[in-house]
Amino acid sequence: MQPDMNNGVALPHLQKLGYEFYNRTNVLTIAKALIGKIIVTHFDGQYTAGRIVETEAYNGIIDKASHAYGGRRTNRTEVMYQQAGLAYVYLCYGIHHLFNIVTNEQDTPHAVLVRAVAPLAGIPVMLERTGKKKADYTLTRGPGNVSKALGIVTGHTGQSLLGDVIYIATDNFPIKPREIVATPRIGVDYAGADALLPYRFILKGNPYVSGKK
DNA sequence: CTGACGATTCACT
DNA sequence: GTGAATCGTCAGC
Repeated sequence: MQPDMNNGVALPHLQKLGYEFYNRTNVLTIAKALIGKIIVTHFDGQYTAGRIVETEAYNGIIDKASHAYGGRRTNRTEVMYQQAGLAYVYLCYGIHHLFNIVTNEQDTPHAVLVRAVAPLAGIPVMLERTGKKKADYTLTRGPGNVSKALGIVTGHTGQSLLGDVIYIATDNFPIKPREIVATPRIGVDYAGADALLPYRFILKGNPYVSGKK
């Protein structure tokens, strides 16, 4: 969890997660398993990476908080109905690009939102992308900041996470089950009772986790 | 075609 | 704590 020891050089000893990881039926299991994993972006000659410390699960057509609630199928959400292991990136509030991972089999629109990471590589690039001068904890805290720092934009929707542009990997960093805490999701009050479901997972005590202290 | 609004962030009081 | 920013998406007409 040391910040950027390598100034944007590819991290060693990473094992990319495969299709089997994403193509599972329980999106909560996947959202939880993603805590501690590493997200890497590598394009435009720039390499950035961070350890995932906060995720949210969106449980398909029965989840009032999901864009796919009730089976709603639009141009924007179409990718959620595709195969597992694709990126779903959409514009929120006209400003923020939010990065999600499509899971489960085709026609089952599950997704996991990555809400916070701890920077591991390419911090100078992240600073440039975000316009920040110092690498404080806000650099990659919150889903809008994560995408901005990693350079992810809506154009990356449909991008396969099995390739070398955007992918998730493990370095076998040990995470104890008790270090992962489940809480209600952020900013989904419109979802009624579903807003209370414990579908948000955080790495306990990590300073990059969003929300009030 | 139109209007309302969002899985947010940041500046300011 | 409050409100602005900012625009693609979507439902409704």
